[in-house]
Amino acid sequence: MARPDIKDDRREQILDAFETCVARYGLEGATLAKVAEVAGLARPLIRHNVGNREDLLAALIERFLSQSRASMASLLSYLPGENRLSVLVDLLFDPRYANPRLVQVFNALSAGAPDDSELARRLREWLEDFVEQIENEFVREYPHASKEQITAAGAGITGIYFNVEALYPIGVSAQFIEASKKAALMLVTALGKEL
Amino acid sequence: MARPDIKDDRREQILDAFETCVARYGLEGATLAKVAEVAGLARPLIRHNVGNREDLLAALIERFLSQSRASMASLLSYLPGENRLSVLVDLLFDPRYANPRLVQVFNALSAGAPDDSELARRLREWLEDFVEQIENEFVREYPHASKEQITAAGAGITGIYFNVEALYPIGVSAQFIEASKKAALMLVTALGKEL
DNA sequence: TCCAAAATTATCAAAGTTGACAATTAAATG
DNA sequence: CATTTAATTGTCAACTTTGATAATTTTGGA
Repeated sequence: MARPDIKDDRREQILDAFETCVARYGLEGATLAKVAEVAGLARPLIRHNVGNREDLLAALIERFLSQSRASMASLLSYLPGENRLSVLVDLLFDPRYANPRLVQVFNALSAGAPDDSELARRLREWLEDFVEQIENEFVREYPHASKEQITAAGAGITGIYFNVEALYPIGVSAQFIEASKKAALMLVTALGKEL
Repeated sequence: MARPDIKDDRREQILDAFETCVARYGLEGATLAKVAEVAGLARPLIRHNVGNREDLLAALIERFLSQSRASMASLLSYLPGENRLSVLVDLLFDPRYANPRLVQVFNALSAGAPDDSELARRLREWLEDFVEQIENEFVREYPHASKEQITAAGAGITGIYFNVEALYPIGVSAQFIEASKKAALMLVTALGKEL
């Protein structure tokens, strides 16, 4: 006997806008007015649905961590039984599936990490998880490769991938993306040749 | 017959502080009050020595581009006659010579690039220059490698390096840096083996 | 239709940020 | 030691951002 409760939807809508603003203007540059404008809502609705600035940031961090973990898991679930690594590289570097906001939000949060040790810890943990999933794929495909090679290849592909996503805002060329993808594949084949 | 003119020194001092703040708080988050505090100066001195916010940003961009180009040139000048690539990788990934502010400022400027096509163009150009210098080293050491392999290795090492620098604020582990360096070396040796 | 619960809007004070300029102080030189 | 030039400090108004709360409107169900 009341008006329908849409707080959950509104909340997502607002956090989407906040993410966009953080990616574009940085943590401190993402004002509530801009967030409201991007979300297409009046500013007081932010407060009504999520809370004050502090609440908003906490919600963003939680959502970012869980959402990006879920999207990585879903990506891995699409890999076939064979040639998983080359398919993974194909997907990671395919501009159609690019999700630059993810790495940009990560970078924006990272910038503030020196002043927030708890945030720093969680971001390190997130990064470790990401790298570990890639390493697992290497272990699965090249079970005889040394641990040293596995961690090197994991860190390498992660770095090349993050860098490409971080460069999207400047309009990085398709050639550079293609070259980055080739480099990632070179790391994959390098491990194959060591057998 | 006057008080000594120290504008040039003050200017550098202020731009240093601005760079630090941009790296830490983003472009929009770097307020003049924070810059003044980091520089250890009163806020009006920013205006006196550099100008208003717009002037400050323009000066930062100019200085960033020229300074980083110079530091890359100086780095290359230290390379020996032989084994230049492995020494280059050693230097790029040596935590003692790390300069995370560079990549962080680059990322902060990048974030705003979608709204400033001229800035975007200049950042792309800067990136191309950087990658090209690395490619030149590959050409010098592996003259018979294909162009495709050269560009892949150049993009790969650049990406791995930028990523490591970008991760410093979260306190990335020495192991990850070491693994990244190994990945960069894998790209170098991969080209050697294709001969 | 009328009520209750929730969304939405209006509005305000407090704090922070920027731009600008006047007033003051400091130092080198004749 | 006086003069001149530049650094430094003080101060203000305009604007932006945030936090908070009261008032209003909307919607579904009794």
